[in-house]
Amino acid sequence: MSETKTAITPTRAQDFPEWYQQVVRAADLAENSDVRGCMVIKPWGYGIWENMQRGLDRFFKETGHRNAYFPLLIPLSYLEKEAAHVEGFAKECAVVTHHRLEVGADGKMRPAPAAQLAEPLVVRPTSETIIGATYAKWVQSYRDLPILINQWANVFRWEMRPRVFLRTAEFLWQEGHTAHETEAEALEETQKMLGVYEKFAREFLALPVFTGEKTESERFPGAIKTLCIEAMVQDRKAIQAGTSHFLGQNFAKASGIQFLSRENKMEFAWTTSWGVSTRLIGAAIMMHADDDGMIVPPRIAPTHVVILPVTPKPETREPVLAAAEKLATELRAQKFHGAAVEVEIDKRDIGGGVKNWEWIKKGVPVRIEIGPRDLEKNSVALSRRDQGVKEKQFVPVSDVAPQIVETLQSIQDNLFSRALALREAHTRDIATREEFYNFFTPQNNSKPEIHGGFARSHWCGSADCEAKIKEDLKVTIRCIPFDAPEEHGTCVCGCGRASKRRVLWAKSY
RNA sequence: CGGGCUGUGGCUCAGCUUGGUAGAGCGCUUCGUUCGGGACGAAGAGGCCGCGGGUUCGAAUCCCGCCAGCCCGACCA
Repeated sequence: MSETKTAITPTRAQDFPEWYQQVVRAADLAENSDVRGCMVIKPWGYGIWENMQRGLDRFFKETGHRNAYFPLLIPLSYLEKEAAHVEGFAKECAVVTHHRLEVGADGKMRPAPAAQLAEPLVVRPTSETIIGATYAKWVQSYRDLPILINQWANVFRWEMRPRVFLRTAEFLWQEGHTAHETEAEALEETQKMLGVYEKFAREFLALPVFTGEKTESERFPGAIKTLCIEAMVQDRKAIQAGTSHFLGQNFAKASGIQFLSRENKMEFAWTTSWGVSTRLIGAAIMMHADDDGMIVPPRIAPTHVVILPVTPKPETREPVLAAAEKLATELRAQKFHGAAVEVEIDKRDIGGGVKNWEWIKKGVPVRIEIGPRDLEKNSVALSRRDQGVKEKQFVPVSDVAPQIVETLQSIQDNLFSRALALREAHTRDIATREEFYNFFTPQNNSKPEIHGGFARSHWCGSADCEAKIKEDLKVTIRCIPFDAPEEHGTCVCGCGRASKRRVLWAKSY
Protein backbone atom coordinates (compact mmCIF):
# COMPACT_ATOMS: atom_id res chain seq x y z
CA MET A 1 0.00 0.00 0.00
CA SER A 2 1.57 3.22 -1.11
CA GLU A 3 1.46 6.01 1.42
CA THR A 4 0.09 8.44 -1.10
CA LYS A 5 -3.00 6.41 -1.83
CA THR A 6 -6.11 8.33 -0.95
CA ALA A 7 -9.59 6.99 -0.38
CA ILE A 8 -11.04 9.51 -2.79
CA THR A 9 -9.99 9.82 -6.40
CA PRO A 10 -9.55 12.27 -7.89
CA THR A 11 -8.06 14.41 -5.16
CA ARG A 12 -9.17 17.97 -4.46
CA ALA A 13 -6.20 19.34 -6.35
CA GLN A 14 -6.82 17.13 -9.36
CA ASP A 15 -10.50 17.81 -9.92
CA PHE A 16 -12.46 19.55 -7.22
CA PRO A 17 -16.01 19.11 -8.59
CA GLU A 18 -15.49 15.41 -9.21
CA TRP A 19 -13.82 15.01 -5.83
CA TYR A 20 -16.91 16.54 -4.23
CA GLN A 21 -19.20 14.02 -5.85
CA GLN A 22 -16.98 11.14 -4.90
CA VAL A 23 -16.94 12.27 -1.27
CA VAL A 24 -20.73 12.43 -1.20
CA ARG A 25 -20.85 8.89 -2.45
CA ALA A 26 -17.97 7.45 -0.44
CA ALA A 27 -19.34 8.98 2.75
CA ASP A 28 -22.77 7.52 1.98
CA LEU A 29 -24.41 10.92 2.41
CA ALA A 30 -26.75 10.98 -0.57
CA GLU A 31 -27.28 9.81 -4.11
CA ASN A 32 -28.98 11.07 -7.20
CA SER A 33 -32.48 9.80 -7.71
CA ASP A 34 -34.26 8.80 -10.88
CA VAL A 35 -35.97 12.16 -10.82
CA ARG A 36 -33.70 14.71 -12.38
CA GLY A 37 -32.32 17.19 -9.89
CA CYS A 38 -33.72 15.39 -6.88
CA MET A 39 -31.55 13.55 -4.40
CA VAL A 40 -32.02 10.73 -1.98
CA ILE A 41 -30.55 11.82 1.33
CA LYS A 42 -29.20 8.70 2.99
CA PRO A 43 -29.18 8.07 6.75
CA TRP A 44 -25.69 9.48 7.37
CA GLY A 45 -26.50 12.64 5.43
CA TYR A 46 -29.95 12.95 6.91
CA GLY A 47 -28.54 12.46 10.38
CA ILE A 48 -26.34 15.49 9.78
CA TRP A 49 -29.38 17.46 8.63
CA GLU A 50 -31.33 16.40 11.73
CA ASN A 51 -28.56 17.75 13.91
CA MET A 52 -28.53 21.00 11.98
CA GLN A 53 -32.29 21.22 12.46
CA ARG A 54 -31.98 20.57 16.15
CA GLY A 55 -29.35 23.26 16.62
CA LEU A 56 -31.11 25.86 14.53
CA ASP A 57 -34.52 25.10 15.91
CA ARG A 58 -33.26 25.71 19.40
CA PHE A 59 -31.87 29.10 18.35
CA PHE A 60 -35.16 29.97 16.68
CA LYS A 61 -37.13 29.08 19.78
CA GLU A 62 -34.73 31.06 21.94
CA THR A 63 -35.40 34.11 19.79
CA GLY A 64 -39.15 33.75 20.22
CA HIS A 65 -40.16 31.86 17.10
CA ARG A 66 -42.58 28.95 16.80
CA ASN A 67 -42.92 26.37 14.07
CA ALA A 68 -45.94 25.98 11.82
CA TYR A 69 -46.64 24.39 8.48
CA PHE A 70 -48.08 25.86 5.30
CA PRO A 71 -49.17 24.13 2.07
CA LEU A 72 -46.85 22.75 -0.56
CA LEU A 73 -49.05 24.05 -3.34
CA ILE A 74 -49.58 27.73 -3.95
CA PRO A 75 -52.27 29.21 -6.18
CA LEU A 76 -50.61 30.77 -9.19
CA SER A 77 -52.46 34.00 -8.57
CA TYR A 78 -50.73 34.38 -5.18
CA LEU A 79 -47.33 34.29 -6.77
CA GLU A 80 -48.39 36.94 -9.24
CA LYS A 81 -49.22 39.46 -6.58
CA GLU A 82 -45.67 40.63 -6.07
CA ALA A 83 -44.16 41.64 -9.40
CA ALA A 84 -40.46 41.25 -8.65
CA HIS A 85 -41.09 38.01 -6.80
CA VAL A 86 -42.94 36.26 -9.62
CA GLU A 87 -40.40 37.50 -12.11
CA GLY A 88 -37.60 36.05 -10.04
CA PHE A 89 -39.13 32.61 -9.66
CA ALA A 90 -41.31 32.14 -12.77
CA LYS A 91 -38.51 30.43 -14.72
CA GLU A 92 -38.13 27.61 -12.25
CA CYS A 93 -41.64 26.80 -11.08
CA ALA A 94 -43.16 23.34 -11.32
CA VAL A 95 -46.87 23.70 -11.99
CA VAL A 96 -49.70 21.38 -11.05
CA THR A 97 -52.47 21.53 -13.63
CA HIS A 98 -54.54 18.37 -13.12
CA HIS A 99 -56.01 16.46 -10.24
CA ARG A 100 -56.59 13.06 -11.82
CA LEU A 101 -54.96 10.51 -14.08
CA GLU A 102 -56.75 8.32 -16.57
CA VAL A 103 -55.84 5.69 -19.13
CA GLY A 104 -55.40 7.27 -22.54
CA ALA A 105 -55.98 5.80 -25.97
CA ASP A 106 -52.45 4.41 -26.04
CA GLY A 107 -53.03 2.50 -22.82
CA LYS A 108 -50.78 4.77 -20.79
CA MET A 109 -51.69 6.97 -17.89
CA ARG A 110 -52.11 10.65 -18.60
CA PRO A 111 -53.57 13.66 -16.81
CA ALA A 112 -57.30 13.55 -17.39
CA PRO A 113 -58.30 16.47 -19.62
CA ALA A 114 -61.57 16.69 -17.72
CA ALA A 115 -59.67 17.08 -14.48
CA GLN A 116 -57.79 20.24 -15.38
CA LEU A 117 -57.63 22.73 -12.54
CA ALA A 118 -59.39 26.02 -13.01
CA GLU A 119 -56.36 27.71 -11.51
CA PRO A 120 -52.95 26.05 -11.73
CA LEU A 121 -51.08 25.44 -8.48
CA VAL A 122 -47.38 26.07 -8.16
CA VAL A 123 -45.15 23.80 -6.12
CA ARG A 124 -43.70 26.27 -3.64
CA PRO A 125 -40.28 27.65 -4.60
CA THR A 126 -40.57 29.61 -1.32
CA SER A 127 -43.61 30.51 0.72
CA GLU A 128 -43.78 34.29 1.11
CA THR A 129 -47.01 34.57 -0.83
CA ILE A 130 -49.06 31.84 0.76
CA ILE A 131 -47.85 32.73 4.22
CA GLY A 132 -48.55 36.37 3.49
CA ALA A 133 -52.13 35.51 2.49
CA THR A 134 -52.52 33.60 5.74
CA TYR A 135 -51.06 36.37 7.87
CA ALA A 136 -53.47 38.78 6.23
CA LYS A 137 -56.28 36.83 7.86
CA TRP A 138 -54.57 36.65 11.20
CA VAL A 139 -53.69 40.30 11.55
CA GLN A 140 -56.31 42.88 12.47
CA SER A 141 -54.64 45.03 15.06
CA TYR A 142 -51.15 46.06 16.11
CA ARG A 143 -51.88 43.82 19.08
CA ASP A 144 -51.66 40.80 16.71
CA LEU A 145 -48.04 41.66 15.92
CA PRO A 146 -45.38 40.55 15.73
CA ILE A 147 -45.94 37.16 14.15
CA LEU A 148 -42.79 35.10 14.52
CA ILE A 149 -43.09 31.82 12.69
CA ASN A 150 -40.71 29.34 11.14
CA GLN A 151 -41.49 26.46 8.83
CA TRP A 152 -39.40 23.36 8.17
CA ALA A 153 -40.26 22.27 4.67
CA ASN A 154 -39.22 21.15 1.26
CA VAL A 155 -39.28 23.54 -1.69
CA PHE A 156 -38.91 22.99 -5.38
CA ARG A 157 -37.07 25.04 -7.97
CA TRP A 158 -36.60 23.59 -11.41
CA GLU A 159 -32.85 23.97 -11.64
CA MET A 160 -30.85 23.87 -14.85
CA ARG A 161 -27.73 22.44 -13.31
CA PRO A 162 -28.34 20.44 -10.17
CA ARG A 163 -25.54 19.42 -7.86
CA VAL A 164 -26.14 17.22 -4.87
CA PHE A 165 -26.77 19.35 -1.76
CA LEU A 166 -25.48 22.54 -3.37
CA ARG A 167 -28.24 23.03 -5.86
CA THR A 168 -30.98 20.44 -6.14
CA ALA A 169 -34.44 20.92 -7.57
CA GLU A 170 -36.08 19.79 -4.38
CA PHE A 171 -34.35 20.72 -1.18
CA LEU A 172 -35.09 20.83 2.51
CA TRP A 173 -34.86 24.07 4.40
CA GLN A 174 -36.37 26.25 7.00
CA GLU A 175 -38.05 29.50 6.15
CA GLY A 176 -38.81 32.00 8.84
CA HIS A 177 -41.57 34.49 8.12
CA THR A 178 -42.26 37.35 10.45
CA ALA A 179 -44.58 40.32 10.40
CA HIS A 180 -44.01 43.45 12.47
CA GLU A 181 -45.64 46.67 13.44
CA THR A 182 -42.74 48.91 12.53
CA GLU A 183 -39.98 49.14 10.01
CA ALA A 184 -37.34 49.32 12.73
CA GLU A 185 -38.61 46.16 14.35
CA ALA A 186 -38.54 44.24 11.07
CA LEU A 187 -35.05 45.51 10.33
CA GLU A 188 -33.91 44.40 13.73
CA GLU A 189 -35.41 40.96 13.16
CA THR A 190 -33.63 40.65 9.80
CA GLN A 191 -30.35 41.48 11.45
CA LYS A 192 -30.99 39.29 14.47
CA MET A 193 -31.65 36.17 12.41
CA LEU A 194 -28.56 36.74 10.32
CA GLY A 195 -26.73 36.80 13.63
CA VAL A 196 -28.28 33.44 14.48
CA TYR A 197 -27.02 32.03 11.19
CA GLU A 198 -23.54 33.39 11.73
CA LYS A 199 -23.41 31.85 15.17
CA PHE A 200 -24.77 28.55 13.94
CA ALA A 201 -22.25 28.37 11.09
CA ARG A 202 -19.41 29.15 13.46
CA GLU A 203 -20.37 26.93 16.38
CA PHE A 204 -22.00 23.97 14.65
CA LEU A 205 -20.56 23.84 11.16
CA ALA A 206 -17.10 25.15 12.11
CA LEU A 207 -17.59 27.53 9.23
CA PRO A 208 -16.27 31.07 9.47
CA VAL A 209 -18.53 33.36 7.47
CA PHE A 210 -18.54 36.93 6.29
CA THR A 211 -21.73 38.78 7.07
CA GLY A 212 -23.04 41.60 4.98
CA GLU A 213 -25.64 42.90 2.64
CA LYS A 214 -26.27 41.85 -0.95
CA THR A 215 -26.12 44.34 -3.77
CA GLU A 216 -29.34 45.04 -5.63
CA SER A 217 -28.54 42.55 -8.38
CA GLU A 218 -28.06 39.70 -5.91
CA ARG A 219 -31.06 40.51 -3.80
CA PHE A 220 -33.98 38.14 -3.15
CA PRO A 221 -36.84 38.84 -5.59
CA GLY A 222 -39.20 41.19 -3.80
CA ALA A 223 -36.90 42.12 -0.93
CA ILE A 224 -35.75 45.61 0.07
CA LYS A 225 -32.57 44.28 1.66
CA THR A 226 -30.98 40.87 1.61
CA LEU A 227 -28.42 40.07 4.27
CA CYS A 228 -26.25 37.00 3.95
CA ILE A 229 -23.55 34.84 5.38
CA GLU A 230 -20.85 33.88 2.90
CA ALA A 231 -18.24 31.20 3.43
CA MET A 232 -15.11 30.32 1.50
CA VAL A 233 -14.69 26.63 0.75
CA GLN A 234 -11.56 24.73 -0.17
CA ASP A 235 -11.44 25.63 -3.85
CA ARG A 236 -11.60 29.23 -2.66
CA LYS A 237 -15.00 29.89 -4.11
CA ALA A 238 -17.73 31.52 -2.08
CA ILE A 239 -20.86 29.78 -0.99
CA GLN A 240 -23.91 31.65 0.17
CA ALA A 241 -24.76 29.78 3.32
CA GLY A 242 -27.81 31.66 4.52
CA THR A 243 -29.92 34.71 3.80
CA SER A 244 -32.14 37.01 5.79
CA HIS A 245 -34.46 39.38 3.95
CA PHE A 246 -36.06 42.63 4.94
CA LEU A 247 -39.16 42.68 2.77
CA GLY A 248 -40.39 46.13 3.75
CA GLN A 249 -44.11 46.38 3.05
CA ASN A 250 -43.85 44.77 -0.39
CA PHE A 251 -45.41 41.47 0.54
CA ALA A 252 -47.78 43.01 3.06
CA LYS A 253 -49.16 45.17 0.28
CA ALA A 254 -49.28 42.23 -2.13
CA SER A 255 -51.08 40.03 0.36
CA GLY A 256 -53.04 42.62 2.28
CA ILE A 257 -51.43 42.24 5.70
CA GLN A 258 -52.99 45.30 7.28
CA PHE A 259 -53.69 46.34 10.79
CA LEU A 260 -55.17 49.15 12.76
CA SER A 261 -52.33 50.97 14.43
CA ARG A 262 -51.99 52.55 17.85
CA GLU A 263 -53.04 55.79 16.17
CA ASN A 264 -56.17 54.08 14.84
CA LYS A 265 -54.89 54.18 11.28
CA MET A 266 -54.84 51.29 8.78
CA GLU A 267 -51.25 50.35 8.06
CA PHE A 268 -49.35 47.64 6.23
CA ALA A 269 -47.19 45.31 8.26
CA TRP A 270 -43.43 45.06 7.78
CA THR A 271 -42.24 41.56 7.02
CA THR A 272 -39.05 39.53 6.93
CA SER A 273 -38.05 36.11 5.76
CA TRP A 274 -34.90 34.09 6.30
CA GLY A 275 -33.68 30.64 5.41
CA VAL A 276 -30.95 28.07 5.31
CA SER A 277 -31.10 24.80 3.47
CA THR A 278 -29.55 21.40 2.94
CA ARG A 279 -26.97 23.33 0.97
CA LEU A 280 -25.25 23.73 4.33
CA ILE A 281 -24.36 20.05 4.13
CA GLY A 282 -22.66 20.75 0.82
CA ALA A 283 -20.83 23.68 2.36
CA ALA A 284 -19.61 21.51 5.23
CA ILE A 285 -18.35 18.89 2.79
CA MET A 286 -16.55 21.41 0.61
CA MET A 287 -15.08 23.08 3.64
CA HIS A 288 -13.94 20.19 5.79
CA ALA A 289 -13.64 17.00 3.73
CA ASP A 290 -10.23 15.85 2.56
CA ASP A 291 -8.77 13.37 0.08
CA ASP A 292 -9.82 10.49 2.33
CA GLY A 293 -13.46 11.54 2.50
CA MET A 294 -15.82 13.48 4.70
CA ILE A 295 -14.92 15.05 8.03
CA VAL A 296 -18.06 15.78 10.01
CA PRO A 297 -17.79 18.54 12.59
CA PRO A 298 -18.63 16.86 15.92
CA ARG A 299 -21.56 19.14 16.66
CA ILE A 300 -23.46 17.90 13.62
CA ALA A 301 -22.14 14.34 13.58
CA PRO A 302 -24.84 11.66 13.82
CA THR A 303 -22.27 9.47 15.54
CA HIS A 304 -19.42 11.03 17.50
CA VAL A 305 -17.47 7.91 18.28
CA VAL A 306 -17.31 4.59 16.52
CA ILE A 307 -15.83 1.70 18.44
CA LEU A 308 -14.13 -0.85 16.24
CA PRO A 309 -13.65 -4.10 18.11
CA VAL A 310 -10.59 -5.99 16.90
CA THR A 311 -11.39 -9.67 17.25
CA PRO A 312 -8.72 -11.66 15.45
CA LYS A 313 -9.37 -14.86 17.39
CA PRO A 314 -12.74 -16.34 18.31
CA GLU A 315 -11.68 -16.87 21.92
CA THR A 316 -10.98 -13.18 22.40
CA ARG A 317 -14.18 -12.02 20.78
CA GLU A 318 -16.38 -12.06 23.84
CA PRO A 319 -14.08 -10.16 26.20
CA VAL A 320 -13.31 -7.58 23.52
CA LEU A 321 -16.97 -7.01 22.77
CA ALA A 322 -17.74 -6.80 26.46
CA ALA A 323 -15.04 -4.17 26.89
CA ALA A 324 -16.42 -2.28 23.88
CA GLU A 325 -19.91 -2.28 25.37
CA LYS A 326 -18.61 -1.09 28.69
CA LEU A 327 -16.68 1.73 27.06
CA ALA A 328 -19.71 2.68 24.97
CA THR A 329 -21.84 2.94 28.09
CA GLU A 330 -19.26 5.16 29.76
CA LEU A 331 -19.03 7.37 26.69
CA ARG A 332 -22.81 7.69 26.36
CA ALA A 333 -22.97 8.97 29.91
CA GLN A 334 -20.92 11.99 28.82
CA LYS A 335 -22.70 15.12 27.63
CA PHE A 336 -21.44 17.03 24.60
CA HIS A 337 -23.21 20.38 24.50
CA GLY A 338 -26.05 19.06 26.56
CA ALA A 339 -26.73 15.84 24.70
CA ALA A 340 -25.37 12.35 25.19
CA VAL A 341 -22.27 11.46 23.22
CA GLU A 342 -23.42 9.30 20.30
CA VAL A 343 -21.54 6.03 20.12
CA GLU A 344 -21.77 3.16 17.70
CA ILE A 345 -20.05 -0.19 18.03
CA ASP A 346 -19.36 -1.59 14.60
CA LYS A 347 -19.57 -5.34 15.13
CA ARG A 348 -20.02 -6.23 11.51
CA ASP A 349 -18.04 -9.27 10.58
CA ILE A 350 -16.03 -7.75 7.77
CA GLY A 351 -12.34 -7.04 7.35
CA GLY A 352 -10.99 -4.63 9.92
CA GLY A 353 -9.28 -2.50 7.32
CA VAL A 354 -12.38 -2.13 5.20
CA LYS A 355 -14.45 -1.26 8.22
CA ASN A 356 -11.97 1.33 9.41
CA TRP A 357 -11.85 2.97 5.98
CA GLU A 358 -15.62 3.13 5.74
CA TRP A 359 -15.70 5.24 8.88
CA ILE A 360 -12.83 7.38 7.69
CA LYS A 361 -14.73 8.10 4.49
CA LYS A 362 -17.91 8.88 6.44
CA GLY A 363 -15.94 11.30 8.56
CA VAL A 364 -16.93 10.12 12.03
CA PRO A 365 -14.97 12.41 14.40
CA VAL A 366 -13.42 9.72 16.63
CA ARG A 367 -12.56 6.08 15.97
CA ILE A 368 -11.60 3.82 18.83
CA GLU A 369 -10.02 0.44 18.25
CA ILE A 370 -10.13 -2.03 21.04
CA GLY A 371 -8.57 -5.47 20.81
CA PRO A 372 -7.07 -8.25 22.89
CA ARG A 373 -3.73 -6.54 23.34
CA ASP A 374 -5.50 -3.40 24.50
CA LEU A 375 -7.39 -5.41 27.08
CA GLU A 376 -4.10 -6.65 28.51
CA LYS A 377 -2.75 -3.12 28.72
CA ASN A 378 -6.06 -1.50 29.68
CA SER A 379 -5.76 0.90 26.80
CA VAL A 380 -7.38 1.64 23.47
CA ALA A 381 -6.17 3.14 20.19
CA LEU A 382 -7.92 6.41 19.45
CA SER A 383 -7.88 8.19 16.08
CA ARG A 384 -9.21 11.64 15.34
CA ARG A 385 -10.55 12.32 11.88
CA ASP A 386 -8.99 15.77 11.86
CA GLN A 387 -5.59 14.14 12.09
CA GLY A 388 -3.73 11.79 9.76
CA VAL A 389 -5.54 8.62 8.92
CA LYS A 390 -2.75 6.44 10.28
CA GLU A 391 -2.32 8.37 13.50
CA LYS A 392 -3.37 6.65 16.70
CA GLN A 393 -3.06 7.63 20.30
CA PHE A 394 -2.90 4.88 22.86
CA VAL A 395 -5.06 6.03 25.73
CA PRO A 396 -5.74 4.28 29.04
CA VAL A 397 -9.28 3.02 28.76
CA SER A 398 -10.27 4.77 31.97
CA ASP A 399 -9.28 8.13 30.44
CA VAL A 400 -11.32 7.80 27.28
CA ALA A 401 -14.76 8.72 28.58
CA PRO A 402 -13.63 11.57 30.85
CA GLN A 403 -11.68 13.12 27.97
CA ILE A 404 -14.10 12.56 25.11
CA VAL A 405 -15.95 15.85 25.37
CA GLU A 406 -12.71 17.75 25.35
CA THR A 407 -11.52 15.74 22.36
CA LEU A 408 -14.69 16.40 20.41
CA GLN A 409 -14.54 20.09 21.15
CA SER A 410 -10.89 20.12 20.18
CA ILE A 411 -11.76 18.59 16.81
CA GLN A 412 -14.57 21.08 16.37
CA ASP A 413 -12.25 23.99 17.18
CA ASN A 414 -9.49 22.65 14.99
CA LEU A 415 -11.82 22.41 12.01
CA PHE A 416 -12.85 26.00 12.54
CA SER A 417 -9.26 27.18 12.85
CA ARG A 418 -8.29 25.41 9.66
CA ALA A 419 -11.21 26.91 7.82
CA LEU A 420 -10.40 30.36 9.12
CA ALA A 421 -6.74 29.99 8.18
CA LEU A 422 -7.67 28.97 4.66
CA ARG A 423 -9.96 31.93 4.31
CA GLU A 424 -7.44 34.39 5.63
CA ALA A 425 -4.70 32.98 3.42
CA HIS A 426 -6.83 33.62 0.36
CA THR A 427 -8.55 36.88 1.17
CA ARG A 428 -6.71 39.93 -0.11
CA ASP A 429 -7.14 43.64 -0.36
CA ILE A 430 -6.81 44.44 -4.02
CA ALA A 431 -6.58 47.99 -5.30
CA THR A 432 -5.90 47.89 -9.00
CA ARG A 433 -7.88 46.53 -11.88
CA GLU A 434 -4.82 44.73 -13.20
CA GLU A 435 -4.16 42.90 -9.97
CA PHE A 436 -7.85 42.10 -9.60
CA TYR A 437 -8.13 40.56 -13.07
CA ASN A 438 -4.90 38.68 -12.48
CA PHE A 439 -6.17 37.30 -9.20
CA PHE A 440 -9.30 35.85 -10.77
CA THR A 441 -8.11 34.78 -14.23
CA PRO A 442 -7.38 31.06 -14.58
CA GLN A 443 -4.11 30.11 -16.21
CA ASN A 444 -5.73 27.27 -18.08
CA ASN A 445 -9.19 28.04 -19.40
CA SER A 446 -10.07 24.57 -20.59
CA LYS A 447 -9.78 23.23 -17.06
CA PRO A 448 -9.85 26.12 -14.64
CA GLU A 449 -7.76 25.29 -11.64
CA ILE A 450 -8.14 26.46 -8.11
CA HIS A 451 -7.04 30.07 -7.94
CA GLY A 452 -8.04 33.42 -6.58
CA GLY A 453 -10.14 33.59 -3.47
CA PHE A 454 -11.85 36.56 -1.92
CA ALA A 455 -10.89 40.08 -2.89
CA ARG A 456 -11.69 43.09 -0.76
CA SER A 457 -11.86 45.86 -3.30
CA HIS A 458 -13.51 49.19 -3.85
CA TRP A 459 -16.77 49.51 -5.74
CA CYS A 460 -18.40 52.74 -6.75
CA GLY A 461 -21.91 51.36 -6.38
CA SER A 462 -22.74 51.11 -10.07
CA ALA A 463 -24.60 48.01 -11.23
CA ASP A 464 -22.86 48.37 -14.57
CA CYS A 465 -19.41 47.98 -13.05
CA GLU A 466 -20.65 44.95 -11.15
CA ALA A 467 -22.12 43.43 -14.31
CA LYS A 468 -18.96 44.07 -16.29
CA ILE A 469 -16.81 42.22 -13.82
CA LYS A 470 -19.28 39.38 -13.66
CA GLU A 471 -19.18 39.10 -17.42
CA ASP A 472 -15.40 39.25 -17.64
CA LEU A 473 -14.45 37.07 -14.71
CA LYS A 474 -17.62 35.40 -13.36
CA VAL A 475 -16.78 37.21 -10.17
CA THR A 476 -19.60 38.77 -8.19
CA ILE A 477 -19.97 40.92 -5.13
CA ARG A 478 -20.71 38.41 -2.42
CA CYS A 479 -21.64 41.08 0.06
CA ILE A 480 -21.04 44.53 1.34
CA PRO A 481 -19.57 43.55 4.69
CA PHE A 482 -21.07 45.15 7.78
CA ASP A 483 -17.68 45.62 9.33
CA ALA A 484 -16.05 47.32 6.33
CA PRO A 485 -14.69 50.60 7.62
CA GLU A 486 -15.30 53.79 5.72
CA GLU A 487 -12.29 54.21 3.48
CA HIS A 488 -11.86 56.27 0.35
CA GLY A 489 -10.68 54.60 -2.82
CA THR A 490 -11.34 54.10 -6.51
CA CYS A 491 -13.63 51.51 -8.06
CA VAL A 492 -11.62 48.40 -8.90
CA CYS A 493 -13.25 47.95 -12.30
CA GLY A 494 -11.34 50.88 -13.68
CA CYS A 495 -14.26 53.25 -14.20
CA GLY A 496 -12.38 55.85 -12.20
CA ARG A 497 -15.23 56.66 -9.87
CA ALA A 498 -14.72 57.14 -6.16
CA SER A 499 -15.74 54.58 -3.57
CA LYS A 500 -16.28 54.88 0.15
CA ARG A 501 -15.67 51.31 1.17
CA ARG A 502 -14.47 47.92 0.07
CA VAL A 503 -16.84 45.10 -0.82
CA LEU A 504 -16.21 41.37 -0.95
CA TRP A 505 -15.68 39.84 -4.39
CA ALA A 506 -15.43 36.17 -5.34
CA LYS A 507 -16.52 33.44 -7.67
CA SER A 508 -19.40 31.60 -6.15
CA TYR A 509 -21.47 28.44 -6.11
C1' C B 1 -31.68 26.47 -22.57
C1' G B 2 -26.70 26.79 -25.76
C1' G B 3 -21.42 24.18 -26.43
C1' G B 4 -18.41 19.79 -25.46
C1' C B 5 -17.94 14.80 -23.61
C1' U B 6 -20.33 10.25 -22.02
C1' G B 7 -24.26 6.26 -21.40
C1' U B 8 -22.16 -1.77 -21.55
C1' G B 9 -23.58 -6.40 -14.46
C1' G B 10 -23.71 -2.56 -7.87
C1' C B 11 -18.91 0.61 -9.27
C1' U B 12 -14.80 1.87 -12.93
C1' C B 13 -14.34 0.71 -17.75
C1' A B 14 -12.70 -2.53 -22.45
C1' G B 15 -15.24 -4.15 -26.89
C1' C B 16 -17.73 -0.23 -31.49
C1' U B 17 -13.23 2.09 -36.55
C1' U B 18 -13.37 -3.41 -39.99
C1' G B 19 -21.64 -5.99 -37.54
C1' G B 20 -21.49 -12.74 -36.12
C1' U B 21 -25.18 -14.12 -30.14
C1' A B 22 -21.05 -9.97 -23.86
C1' G B 23 -15.76 -9.19 -21.23
C1' A B 24 -12.07 -7.39 -17.26
C1' G B 25 -10.95 -5.29 -12.51
C1' C B 26 -13.31 -3.98 -8.10
C1' G B 27 -17.75 -5.13 -5.27
C1' C B 28 -21.40 -9.21 -3.97
C1' U B 29 -22.50 -14.80 -2.31
C1' U B 30 -20.43 -19.53 -0.45
C1' C B 31 -16.21 -22.33 1.31
C1' G B 32 -11.27 -22.32 3.02
C1' U B 33 -6.69 -19.83 4.66
C1' U B 34 -5.81 -15.24 7.08
C1' C B 35 -6.48 -11.44 10.68
C1' G B 36 -4.20 -4.55 14.93
C1' G B 37 -6.09 -3.89 9.02
C1' G B 38 -8.59 -1.51 2.76
C1' A B 39 -5.39 -9.77 2.81
C1' C B 40 -5.26 -14.47 -0.32
C1' G B 41 -7.28 -18.81 -2.96
C1' A B 42 -11.35 -21.54 -5.09
C1' A B 43 -16.26 -21.85 -6.76
C1' G B 44 -20.62 -18.92 -7.97
C1' A B 45 -24.56 -15.11 -8.77
C1' G B 46 -25.50 -10.97 -11.55
C1' G B 47 -26.32 -7.65 -18.02
C1' C B 48 -33.60 -6.67 -23.09
C1' C B 49 -25.06 -3.24 -23.88
C1' G B 50 -29.78 4.34 -21.79
C1' C B 51 -34.74 4.26 -24.68
C1' G B 52 -37.37 4.10 -29.49
C1' G B 53 -37.14 3.43 -34.61
C1' G B 54 -34.31 2.08 -39.10
C1' U B 55 -30.52 -0.71 -42.25
C1' U B 56 -29.17 -6.04 -42.27
C1' C B 57 -29.76 -13.07 -42.64
C1' G B 58 -27.69 -10.98 -38.13
C1' A B 59 -26.71 -4.62 -34.36
C1' A B 60 -23.40 -3.12 -28.01
C1' U B 61 -21.10 -2.16 -32.86
C1' C B 62 -23.81 1.36 -38.70
C1' C B 63 -27.98 5.41 -39.42
C1' C B 64 -32.00 8.68 -37.33
C1' G B 65 -34.68 10.47 -33.14
C1' C B 66 -35.23 10.89 -28.00
C1' C B 67 -33.75 10.62 -22.86
C1' A B 68 -30.24 10.88 -18.96
C1' G B 69 -25.49 12.17 -16.70
C1' C B 70 -20.98 15.05 -16.35
C1' C B 71 -18.04 19.53 -17.55
C1' C B 72 -18.30 24.67 -19.49
C1' G B 73 -21.72 29.00 -20.16
C1' A B 74 -26.62 31.66 -18.73
C1' C B 75 -29.63 31.24 -13.80
C1' C B 76 -29.83 30.17 -8.81
C1' A B 77 -30.40 28.78 -1.48
